[in-house]
Amino acid sequence: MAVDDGVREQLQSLGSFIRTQRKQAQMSLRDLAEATNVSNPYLSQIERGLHQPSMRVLKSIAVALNLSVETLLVRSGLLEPEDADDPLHQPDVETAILADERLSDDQRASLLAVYRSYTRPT
Amino acid sequence: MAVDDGVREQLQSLGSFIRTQRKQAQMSLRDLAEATNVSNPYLSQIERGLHQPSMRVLKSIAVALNLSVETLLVRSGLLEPEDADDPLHQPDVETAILADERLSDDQRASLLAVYRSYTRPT
DNA sequence: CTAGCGCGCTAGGTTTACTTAGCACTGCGC
DNA sequence: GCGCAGTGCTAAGTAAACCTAGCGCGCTAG
Repeated sequence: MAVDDGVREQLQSLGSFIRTQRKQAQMSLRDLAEATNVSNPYLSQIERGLHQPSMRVLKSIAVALNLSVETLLVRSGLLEPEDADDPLHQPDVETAILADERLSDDQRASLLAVYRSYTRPT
Repeated sequence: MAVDDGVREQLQSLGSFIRTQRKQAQMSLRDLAEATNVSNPYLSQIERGLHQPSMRVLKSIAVALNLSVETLLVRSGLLEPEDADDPLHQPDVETAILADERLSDDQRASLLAVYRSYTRPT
């Protein structure tokens, strides 16, 4: 089926994203396994894109890693990024940085600089 | 687990919702089966709340019935109806970075690292 | 050096999503 | 009455999600 064409790719994308987030949170596979009630070998396989996790697993991963379920759904190709029916939930990095009271002006400036260098290359 | 208590209920809700939508679209189970590439007995079971469909199936049902995927996700209990008044869900920098599709995983990681070094000094 | 711990991963089994074949019922034409 | 087409559903099997047990590596300590 033509529909399945990009699925493996999406799984890979989802997996590496989860792995990055897990490492960012300083968690081992076993830590995440305990937090999600999912076995660590299976999490390993998900992160390597070998399996398509169920909604139940996807949600518990999202909760454990403090990220929105939508983000994972977009990554897994279920949800389109452009879903505009929830405008409040369409966070803008620059706005968020500017609004963050914990940052000094200098810190804000350098964060924005880094962000812009990523998103507006060359 | 206490978390699973409402799951059957949600499945029931999801199922009857799908059934209603299908009948409204004047489709038989076999019609929907053909449109979704899912077998009609399995669709029958989903509509009666006997199974938790995978993301793949859920999406193809949504497409076939001209529904938004989110609607089905809410029905299945994966997504919250709205998070505007959710105090925990403050649109902060980390969330915005995580959701930014233009960033690679590596870029996300280093941006987060910088941000965290600012907001959580040793 | 080696005993131990924590890490990610493999192997093999269980559970659950999902399919194929076919049954029972209803309504319509003959 | 007799098909027969169309409906939803059951039964039994296959495929895939998911778990348990355990291996092998890199570390740090004794």
